[in-house]
Amino acid sequence: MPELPEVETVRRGLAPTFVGGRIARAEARRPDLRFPLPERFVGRLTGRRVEDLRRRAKYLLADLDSGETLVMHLGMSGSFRLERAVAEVVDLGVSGSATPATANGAPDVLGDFYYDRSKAAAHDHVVFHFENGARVVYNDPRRFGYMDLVATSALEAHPLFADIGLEPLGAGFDATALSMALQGSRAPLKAALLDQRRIAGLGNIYVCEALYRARLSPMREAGGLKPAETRRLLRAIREVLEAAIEAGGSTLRDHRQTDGTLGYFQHRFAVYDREGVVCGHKRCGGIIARAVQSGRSTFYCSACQL
DNA sequence: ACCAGCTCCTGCTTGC
DNA sequence: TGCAAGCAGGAGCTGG
Repeated sequence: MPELPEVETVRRGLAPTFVGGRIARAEARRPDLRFPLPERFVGRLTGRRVEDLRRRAKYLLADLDSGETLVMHLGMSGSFRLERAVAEVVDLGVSGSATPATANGAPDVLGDFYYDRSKAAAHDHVVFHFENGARVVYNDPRRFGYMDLVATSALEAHPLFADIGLEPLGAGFDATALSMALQGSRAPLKAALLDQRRIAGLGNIYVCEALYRARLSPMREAGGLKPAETRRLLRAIREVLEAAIEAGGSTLRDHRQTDGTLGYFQHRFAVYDREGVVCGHKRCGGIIARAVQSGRSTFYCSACQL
């Protein structure tokens, strides 16, 4: 699900556990996600303290005290689940089982705690066991996500980041930078904004929402915006991302809570997945349409997005 | 160089 | 109700 606001929501949810925490043990339950996990993945994580948890575009970056950074991308369907160690008596109540057990039947004991396995799910691929008893589980049904370990000092030069575009909530994201990023592109605006080498962090949902908010047609030639239109787009991108973060993202589970509470921004979509609905802009009265651009759905109002 | 389309994977929704 | 096709928030790769 994750576009920038969801990844930022995840970062905020995980930060209290990650930052300053020490990974007592890590589990890789399969050798690969989208790509193979790096060599000695588990060994390089074991015993490491997490110094910081950052976000760059849609990537989560956990800086380790070993000088390496754990790079995590959630792909289309990745999510983290934060589990707290629960005392045995509580676990018994939740699981209804006399002996808390792992999926393979062996007791799952760490320190003085058992874990509530009632939330254990298929597609739990990577697990971080923290020294304080917290556990962070990475789940990803479609397995489009990936993880890598990269020397922190070499992060910028890493192929994943070498060509990455503007950070839309960063200080450098101004009208000049946006104009430069789109300059010369003959691609439709929609496609150009999805291109992570130009602007990094927007996905299909927030591109649709930002273009609606900016009253710009997704079919416009990206390099052909007038200065006032560029400024409108800039403001729209910022506003929609900030509002979404404020709402805890869209649809994505809120990892600060263990009850699966959802983000709320999906209730505020103006166009995304709203084909046929009457446009809410002033007295526009247009109908939200769906089109396909580079193989993906675009939602927009042809009456007021020009 | 740039761009559109295909592809990886699983699961949910839709339409017959 | 059942089943299969179609579609999904990402993005690397291929080929035009």
